[in-house]
Amino acid sequence: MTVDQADQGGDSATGAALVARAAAPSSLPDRAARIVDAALALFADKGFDATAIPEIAAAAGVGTGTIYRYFETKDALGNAVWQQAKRALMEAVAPVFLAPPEGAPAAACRTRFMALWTAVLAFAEAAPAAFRFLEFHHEPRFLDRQSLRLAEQSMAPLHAYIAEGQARGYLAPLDPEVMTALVWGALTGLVRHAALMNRPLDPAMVRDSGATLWRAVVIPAPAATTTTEGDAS
Amino acid sequence: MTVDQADQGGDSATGAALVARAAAPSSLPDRAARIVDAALALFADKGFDATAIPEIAAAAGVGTGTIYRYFETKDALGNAVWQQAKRALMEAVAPVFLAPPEGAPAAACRTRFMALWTAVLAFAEAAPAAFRFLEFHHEPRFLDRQSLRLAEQSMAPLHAYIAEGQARGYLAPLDPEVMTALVWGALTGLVRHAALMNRPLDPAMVRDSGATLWRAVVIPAPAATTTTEGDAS
DNA sequence: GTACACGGAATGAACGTTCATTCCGGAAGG
DNA sequence: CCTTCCGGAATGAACGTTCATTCCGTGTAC
Repeated sequence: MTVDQADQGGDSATGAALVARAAAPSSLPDRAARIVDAALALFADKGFDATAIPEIAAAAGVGTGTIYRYFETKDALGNAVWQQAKRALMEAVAPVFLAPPEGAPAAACRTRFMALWTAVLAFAEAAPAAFRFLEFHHEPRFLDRQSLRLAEQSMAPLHAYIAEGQARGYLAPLDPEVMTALVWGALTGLVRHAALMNRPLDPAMVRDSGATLWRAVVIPAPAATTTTEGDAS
Repeated sequence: MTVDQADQGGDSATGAALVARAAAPSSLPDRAARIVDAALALFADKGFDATAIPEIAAAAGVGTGTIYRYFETKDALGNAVWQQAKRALMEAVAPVFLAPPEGAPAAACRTRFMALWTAVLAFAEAAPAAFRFLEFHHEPRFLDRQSLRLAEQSMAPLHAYIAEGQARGYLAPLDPEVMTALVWGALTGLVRHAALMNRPLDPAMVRDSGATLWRAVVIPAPAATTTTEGDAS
């Protein structure tokens, strides 16, 4: 459903529509940014539907109408906020997959997993509103095509990592998407639990929980050996 | 806010307020039940805030005002729906913890874990709206004290299971609440992924993913070398 | 057996509120 | 001047909730 109204290249429509003009002489500490930040905080706290536009305007220190100079509609603002949060998360995680996997490949595979685990949890602590908003609205009804594409892209490196680890025989041979769903779900559950206790994430707990989930994804009996028991199924 | 209006024993206020009267001679297949069912479907599909009361009434085949004969307010209806869904989930899971753990205790521990995994996923497939609503609104702002108490109760058997498994040295010594958060999060992630692909949950995948997460929670090295994996099913 | 009147459940139009969105008077800059 | 942008009151739609009214099953009188 709603699969029509295709086309539309890539940039103008969705997010901050008219923003940059570029020339703005001196001030203008990007009102758009202030609006997005304020909206993020409120969306994360109360949810998208329960947040009123005038409320966002007040929090951003601008007039109600000003918001509509930068965002065509509330949904557009929602997408801009969602995309900024998602991109921030992707940037926080990206180094994990860019860094050269030094050391023995099997060890590097584990190192990468732990780095991913740590990076996501660090992000969740550094930008709790962003993480909470992304999880709170894991599949929000207002996401446009561009946001959905971004959502797919954000998972790509993870899938690639898992697929490679499986190809080399380091990771258990579960459907990569299922594996991702398990790991990401566990991560989310952990953050939610930490938020509920609202205490900062204990580094030891981060390490222990990461090690715990690593035991799930790593191949059980080291290496292939005989594969006698096989995987059944 | 809204932390006052304390007191109030346990029954009348929150849920279906006036419903039963008992005598209703012939028809009356519990309009309240029809309302709750319709509301559940809509809440699960579009979320609580995005669902209008007249919409629920139409879906339930009753007049708008009728809803207010059974539920004092929209929030009260939300709580009734949430509690019904939660109770259904608890009932679906309860047998796992009631059944006598036959066999060697180490094996029984694993059997229980797999039974839990399977039961939750079976529930998610049998009552997708209920599961989706519970996860969609994992910490909804409208939950009252009674609902929150129910939420705690629902996790109690799981914590107990983990604590006991750890005490006997079968399960990894992670904080039981953290362990629960990881497992439940993974479960949720899996269901969300399955819903996204909307295909029924492949039993083989249920088994494999359960086995995958079992490797996370079980104690890594030592344990009872004997009896090994002797599972059942 | 029929007629009638009673009472509570059901109804949906109507109410006041709140929301997303628009509009216009005026401030700021050249 | 003219242009550009801002603010916040104005607007119409939609919401949750209410209430005067309708409807129907039952009990009573005859």
